[in-house]
Amino acid sequence: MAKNLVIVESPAKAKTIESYLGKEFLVASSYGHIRDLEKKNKGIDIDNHFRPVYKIPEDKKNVVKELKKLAQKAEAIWLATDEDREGEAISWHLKEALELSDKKIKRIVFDEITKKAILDAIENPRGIDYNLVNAQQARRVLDRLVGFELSPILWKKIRTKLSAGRVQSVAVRLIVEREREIDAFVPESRFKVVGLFSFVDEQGNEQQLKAELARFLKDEKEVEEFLSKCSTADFIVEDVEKKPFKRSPAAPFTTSTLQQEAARKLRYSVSRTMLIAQKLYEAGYITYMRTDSVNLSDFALDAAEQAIKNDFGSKYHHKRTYQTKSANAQEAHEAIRPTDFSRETISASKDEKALYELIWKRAIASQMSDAEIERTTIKISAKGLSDQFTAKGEVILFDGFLKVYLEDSDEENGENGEEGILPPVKKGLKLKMESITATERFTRPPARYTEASLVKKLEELGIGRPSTYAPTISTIQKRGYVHKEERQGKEREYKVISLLQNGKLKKEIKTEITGADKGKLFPTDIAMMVTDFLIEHFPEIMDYQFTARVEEELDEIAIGKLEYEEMLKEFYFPFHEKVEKTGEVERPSSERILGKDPQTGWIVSVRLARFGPVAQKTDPNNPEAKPIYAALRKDQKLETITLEEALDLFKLPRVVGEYEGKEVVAAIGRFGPYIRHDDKFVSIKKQFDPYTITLEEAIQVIDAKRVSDSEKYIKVFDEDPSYQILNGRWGPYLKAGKKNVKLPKDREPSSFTFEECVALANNTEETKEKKKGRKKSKG
DNA sequence: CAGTGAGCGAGCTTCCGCTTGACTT
Repeated sequence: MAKNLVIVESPAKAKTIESYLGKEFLVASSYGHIRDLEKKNKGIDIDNHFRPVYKIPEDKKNVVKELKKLAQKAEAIWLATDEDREGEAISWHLKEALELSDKKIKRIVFDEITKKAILDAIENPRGIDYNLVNAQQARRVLDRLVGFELSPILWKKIRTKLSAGRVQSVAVRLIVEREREIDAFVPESRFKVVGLFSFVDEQGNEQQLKAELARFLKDEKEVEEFLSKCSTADFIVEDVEKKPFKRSPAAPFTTSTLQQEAARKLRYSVSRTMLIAQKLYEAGYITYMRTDSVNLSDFALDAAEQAIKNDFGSKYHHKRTYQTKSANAQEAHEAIRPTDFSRETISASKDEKALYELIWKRAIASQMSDAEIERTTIKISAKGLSDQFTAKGEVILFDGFLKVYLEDSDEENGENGEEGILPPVKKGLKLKMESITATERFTRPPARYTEASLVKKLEELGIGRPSTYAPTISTIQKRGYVHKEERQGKEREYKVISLLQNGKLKKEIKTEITGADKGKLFPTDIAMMVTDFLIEHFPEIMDYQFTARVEEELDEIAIGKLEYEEMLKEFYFPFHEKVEKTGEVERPSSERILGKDPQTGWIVSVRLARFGPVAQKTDPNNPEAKPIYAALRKDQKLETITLEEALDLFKLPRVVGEYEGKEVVAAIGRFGPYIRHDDKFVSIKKQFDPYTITLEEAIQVIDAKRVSDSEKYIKVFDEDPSYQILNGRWGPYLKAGKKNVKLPKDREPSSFTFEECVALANNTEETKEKKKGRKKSKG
């Protein structure tokens, strides 16, 4: 039995470290925290100096049991958890839960997993830093107090099962406020002017030059005046300016930047990125993926240098160290990087390979030379014109890091751009005007958050940690505060006015799609209500700076300048008083009266009902009468819906006519617009509008559905009618009870016998859906 | 899967941050 037991947080790390240490050392893992506050009484004895009451969670009992067994046999226990607040606390919890004596434990830390770093750490053990542990406990207790006192108020005042917390409530607030900015945004139109010029170069070839007017023109009148001046103007090249500049690579990945780039370049959700990164980490391809540090170890710097010199030559190498920008970074790990820089790619699943290559490129590029670029600016003017046209071009003189990697940006760049190579021109060159086009452009509202841009924002504000970004995003969706959605845009007209070579003006009206959005985070009505409610009663907790202020105090606890109890007392008692007071206020009402139905005089209002947002019509002269209800559509909000839009909702369900003696009804359901006839439903998602669909169209749709239904059944077995061969969206398949089974492709689907189908069904695993359901019902 | 919308008011829900797993019949 080994004399020494080393305990780290992650099992993958344990494996690596064990290979560096001799036979005298056994390395085990705690799998993160091993104790947590108990649930009852908030897990805090408030009257007794805010003493935390800890408990070993059910799923950690085995881990603790095993560690205890190992610890009893070892002479020394090396607590090698991460070098940050949480890591220090885990060490302390281990000491407590495993009942280790001070004599037996040695606390060690290392911020990179190399043999040298670990042997150095073993040489320099220390004791547990209790100030740091207290800072962690204060953090934990404060979060529990906020979460477990605020959430019940929401259950009481708004809706059961809601939640509030230091991190999630601010995340929701960001999304709510952004949505309101978008609602309040009034687009302004102005005209962007682009001129197309031509000239004959020294070789006698005709060349073209596109240039943009330096400013926007404000309206049609100004455009016409400007273009009429242009029609008689002589354009010349006023100036040619060449300016070299350098571009530097981005720092290697942290959790947050990895999530952003994987979303932009690979379209991964934040949780998918983390799942794949976890696999890469466990396979030993990359360093730890939950980190806020941009730092690379000396080992990594050397390895990157080697790889760059081998692959690209030494002029592509430039050693760089990066400084973290986020104020409360704990930097317990390195940046995310490949463990072996000479491994450019890996053979693994498509997803893992793509993410690995992204990490490799980013880390390699971070140690490469600047790119050298020359920017050319050509200014074009004419006598009598006060404005100039400008053409911009870029030429890469030395690619440097651009050879492997360029960071994407979040900007939704529509029309700016095309900065390519410009034709060779000299100052004073006369240009022929081919056309000048003024296109109406509208200012755009701020962009909705994506998962990744929300993570970026949270990180900037210092809210949340690398290990919680992905879970926070899924929590606010699970609670029904936020939806990831795709929105169809609306058509909008815009004007294009062109001056042609012959001096004539051409006016056109074109249409574009505006407001379409994909994969963005939309707040729900309940999110808006909850956010308003919390801001009204708990402004300090909803403040974007709240976490930053808490962090300052935690830092003071960590250096022994502030007492744990002192900090919690100062926070808790005023907070709790507000909680009590808020318990007495009236439930906030979500009702908005929109006006009167002009036909009946009934009052039209909207509110949040049990099953979601609803519009209702009530008879003011007969308050006893049952109101008429209509659910709001997904793209409508309580706070922005108009009377007209609400009145439209009552037009559905709409009787379109009669077919085969039965009513044909059009409506919008959970899965979009549909037609109902003879108790059968047909989706009319994209082709038709339920408000306008005619009886003829509806009959067409119904008949088409009948044809496809009749083709749906290839074979139903008499032996057991729950066994069916069906024609599905992806071709023929076997339906055996609730189980769907793929059929071998090499045979005619109708040729399968009942016995063959039973065998196929029994050989196939349950579908994911069912597994999930079983798990759920168990818990 | 195409609906509902109130009321008895049991007993439950909820936080953040650290880490991966997944019994057997």
